[in-house]
Amino acid sequence: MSPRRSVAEALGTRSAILERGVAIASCEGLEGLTIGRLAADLGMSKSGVLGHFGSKEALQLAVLDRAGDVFRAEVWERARPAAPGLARLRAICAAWISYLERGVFPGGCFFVAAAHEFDGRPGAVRDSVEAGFETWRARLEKEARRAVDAGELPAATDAGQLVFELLGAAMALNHALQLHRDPLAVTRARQAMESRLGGVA
Amino acid sequence: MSPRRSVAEALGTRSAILERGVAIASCEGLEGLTIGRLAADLGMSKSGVLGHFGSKEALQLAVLDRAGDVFRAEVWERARPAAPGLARLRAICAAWISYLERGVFPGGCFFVAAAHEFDGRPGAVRDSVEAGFETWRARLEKEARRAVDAGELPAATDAGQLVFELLGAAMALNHALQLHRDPLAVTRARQAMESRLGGVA
DNA sequence: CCTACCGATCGGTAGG
DNA sequence: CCTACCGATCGGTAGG
Repeated sequence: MSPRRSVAEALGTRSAILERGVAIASCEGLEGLTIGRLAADLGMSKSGVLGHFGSKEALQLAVLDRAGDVFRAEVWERARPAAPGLARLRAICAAWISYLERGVFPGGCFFVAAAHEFDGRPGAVRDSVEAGFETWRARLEKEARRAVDAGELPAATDAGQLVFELLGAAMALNHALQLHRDPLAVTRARQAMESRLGGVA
Repeated sequence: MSPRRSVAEALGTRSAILERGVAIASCEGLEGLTIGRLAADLGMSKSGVLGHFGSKEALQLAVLDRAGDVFRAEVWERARPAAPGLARLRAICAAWISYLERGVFPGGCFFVAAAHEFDGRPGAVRDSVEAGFETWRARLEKEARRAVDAGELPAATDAGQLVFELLGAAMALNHALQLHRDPLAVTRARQAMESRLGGVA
């Protein structure tokens, strides 16, 4: 039990901190994620936790990055095997709904929560959340444009409008699941997305 | 400047606390609304503030009630003169978008923020937020059913589904305005709602 | 990675 | 409505 650990051990510890940090922040928010709570949960000292990041803001950014890895793996990577265009857009929507329905993050979508927590507070955390959303939005819009170009969606389709409405359905689903614990919302979200993507009701 | 004030003065003080509390909580969240901050802003002592409510939770509930009064006045009361059914539903949507666009609460929709902050924390605040949303949802659904019954919307319309999609559009608008400061989203939300209400694009 | 601190602030109480 | 407190906890630092 020497106080100095190897590089591999340090990386393992860092990873464990982030995993626990994502779980806590998902429920309590990124500001409610305190260094003391994290240390207590992991059986470490506060300074032992903080030493891996340097400041609370750096910890928040690292936790946000880790949550982004989870979202990408659960939604984007699951849909990537599908053919570009409408098929992939449908696969993304299915994986997105599943990600919310399964409660991958116990407190609901990590990024929607972080967006509401930080949208009024300038700083690096806010910038990171905004950039993450913009990347996601652009990725969806690209698939939508491909679908239009391939004739899979009407030529008059406004890709930006389509993505706005898909985002709205995902947000309404997240809200209904987290606040009202209403599983019927899954069907509503699916129908909202499908009616936008030209599926039959 | 006697320490004991009249009943009218005490009510005025309470009202001033709530007004300031709504402004702070809109940006910092209901948990970030601290008694010390409130006291400093108002030039009062902490115990002077707390005396009006008894506990922080009671303060949060009172602030939530006050915010509900604002929402009702800004959205529901503005739309109430319209005829029941589709006309009123359209008026509600217009007032709802305007409420978000004008930034009636500086931090965006108070209730969406409160929902995300408290959906994972059981208690009276969570219950109040949930009840408020359910009341609003039911009010919208009632107008939607009236519109269907009057033949203003297709007979096959699922009122619950319609309201789900209107809520999604409002949430996507709130998100785009607060996180991305994207005024184009106003047009997107209007179009999403209108296409649901049978308007021409 | 630890112990042992720091000043600031939290919600809340006692007593007037 | 005030002053004067309480114990707990916050983020962070010094030094090893």
